Amino acid sequence: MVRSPELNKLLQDGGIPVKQRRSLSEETADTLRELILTEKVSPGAAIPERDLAELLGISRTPMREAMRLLETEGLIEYSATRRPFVANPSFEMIKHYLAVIGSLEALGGELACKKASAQQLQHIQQLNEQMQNTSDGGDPLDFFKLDMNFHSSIVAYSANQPLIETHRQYNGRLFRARFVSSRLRLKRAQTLQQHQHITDALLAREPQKTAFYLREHLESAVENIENSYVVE
Amino acid sequence: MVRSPELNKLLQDGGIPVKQRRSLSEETADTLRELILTEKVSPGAAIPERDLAELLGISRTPMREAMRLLETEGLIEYSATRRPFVANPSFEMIKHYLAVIGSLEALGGELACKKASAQQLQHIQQLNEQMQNTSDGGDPLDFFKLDMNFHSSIVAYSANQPLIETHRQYNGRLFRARFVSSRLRLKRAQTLQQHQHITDALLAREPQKTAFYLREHLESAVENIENSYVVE
DNA sequence: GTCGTATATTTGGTATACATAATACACAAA
DNA sequence: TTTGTGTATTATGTATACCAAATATACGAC
Repeated sequence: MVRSPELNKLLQDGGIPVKQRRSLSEETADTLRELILTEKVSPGAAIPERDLAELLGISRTPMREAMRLLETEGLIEYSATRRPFVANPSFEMIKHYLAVIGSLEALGGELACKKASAQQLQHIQQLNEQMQNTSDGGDPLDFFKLDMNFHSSIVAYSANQPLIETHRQYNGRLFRARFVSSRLRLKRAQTLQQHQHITDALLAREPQKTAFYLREHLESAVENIENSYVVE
Repeated sequence: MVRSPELNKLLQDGGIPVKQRRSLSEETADTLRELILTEKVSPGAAIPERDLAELLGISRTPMREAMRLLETEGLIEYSATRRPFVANPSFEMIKHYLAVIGSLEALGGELACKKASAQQLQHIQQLNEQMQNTSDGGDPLDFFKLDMNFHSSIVAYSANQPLIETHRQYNGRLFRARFVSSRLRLKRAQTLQQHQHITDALLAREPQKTAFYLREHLESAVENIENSYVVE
C-alpha cells in the first residue's frame, strides 16, 4: 500500500493520536518499575527472572524483556555473570546523575520559556504556590510529589520529546535518593526560594535565567542528598 | 557469602575491570546497530524479527532483545501494531536531538575542563590539529570520523559514565543526519574555527567558555543539517 | 575451623512451538 | 477501476523446553 503524502504527514506529526498496542512486557516493565521505586524490592536485591515471573504469574520471556528495559533505565543492573539485581547507586553515581539531569532540566527550562503556553506557565506557577503553602508539618510525601511534578512539568513544556524521555529515565534513577533526602526536610526554605526564582524566571520567559536557576537548584540537591547519605 | 567492605569497594569502584559476559543478544545488537548506521538496511525499512534473525542465523529471542535495545537507542521504532522498522527521524526530531546533545556535550566539556588529565587534553588537541590539517580534498569519511572522535573524546574525558552513555545514544540517532551533512562539506571553515575555539577553551581549562563554544557549535550544526535535508 | 573438590541445584541464554492479531490476497459486486 | 469481504498467510506475543554456566551444598583432607 502506498500512502498519500498528506496521510503520512498526519500520521508522522501525531495529528492523530495512534494508540500503541501494549504488550505484557510493557505492562510488566511498569509493574516492576513501580515495585523498585516503592522499594517493594530492595536496592541491591537479587531478582532471578524465574522467581519474579512466577510472582507475577507470567512466563520468563516478557519478564526478561521488561528487565532489559529497566536496565536501560538504570533501575536494574546485571552482575558480571549476568545475574540481575536492583540497582543501588553509590553517592558518586548519584552525583553523576544529578549533573546530567541538571543540564537536562536547564535545557528544558530554557525551551519552556520559548515554547510553553501561557496556561502551561500558569500551571507551573500553581505548583510553585502549592509548594510554598505546604507547611513544614504537611505530609512529606505530598511535598515530594509536588516537587517532582514541578520539575517534570517544566521539562514537559519544553515540547522536546526525546528530552522528556531522557529526563524521565534520569528521574527514575534519582527517585530513591531524592525521596530519602526529601523526608529529612533539609534546607526546605532554600528549596522553596530556589523554586520561586525558577518560577519567576520562567514566567518572565527569560531562558538564560531559568536555566541558571535550575542548574543551581540541582547543584544544591547534591548537598542535601549527601547529608541524607551520611544520616542513612 | 559476605564480602568484606574493602573488596566491595574495590569491585564497585571498578578498580578491577570485571569482564561482562557477552550474550548473543548483545552481539546481535552491535551487529544490527552497525547495519543500521552504515545503511545496510535503509531508514524506514521494515525489519521483521524472523527475517532478520534468519539472516544472522539465530533464533528470534536474542534478535527481539537486540531490537528492543536499539529501540531505546532510537535506531528502531515500532509501528502502532508493533511492527519494527528502522527509524527515519524527521528534521523536527533531528533538531530535538541536537538540542539535547548540545547540552550534553556542553556539560561534558565543562566537566572535562575539571577532570581531564593533561594527556587527555593533549589528545583533544591532536584530534583538532589533524582536522585542521585535513584539506578539503581529503576523504570526507576521514574528516567525519575525526569530527565524531573529537566530540566523543571530550565527553569521554568528563569521567561521567551515565553522561557518556546517554551521549553515545544521541550520537547514534544523529549519526546519519550528520554523516549526510558532512559529505556536503558545508561551512567547513566555520566548523574548523569552532573546533579551534572549543579546543582552546578546553586546554585553558575554562569550563564556561568550553560549554559555550560547544553549544554554539551544535547550534550551527542545525543549519548544516537543514541544508543537507533540502538538498537530499 | 579452613580449604579444596566433587556433586546437585539453580539460573540465565537460546531455540522452538503455538496462539493471536495484522496483513496480503483473491475475487465478487458496484 | 474502485470498493468491500472473506480467506490465507505472515508477524508478533507468549509459554515452554533444553542447554550450559554459575552457584550452592556436602563432604573429605589437612
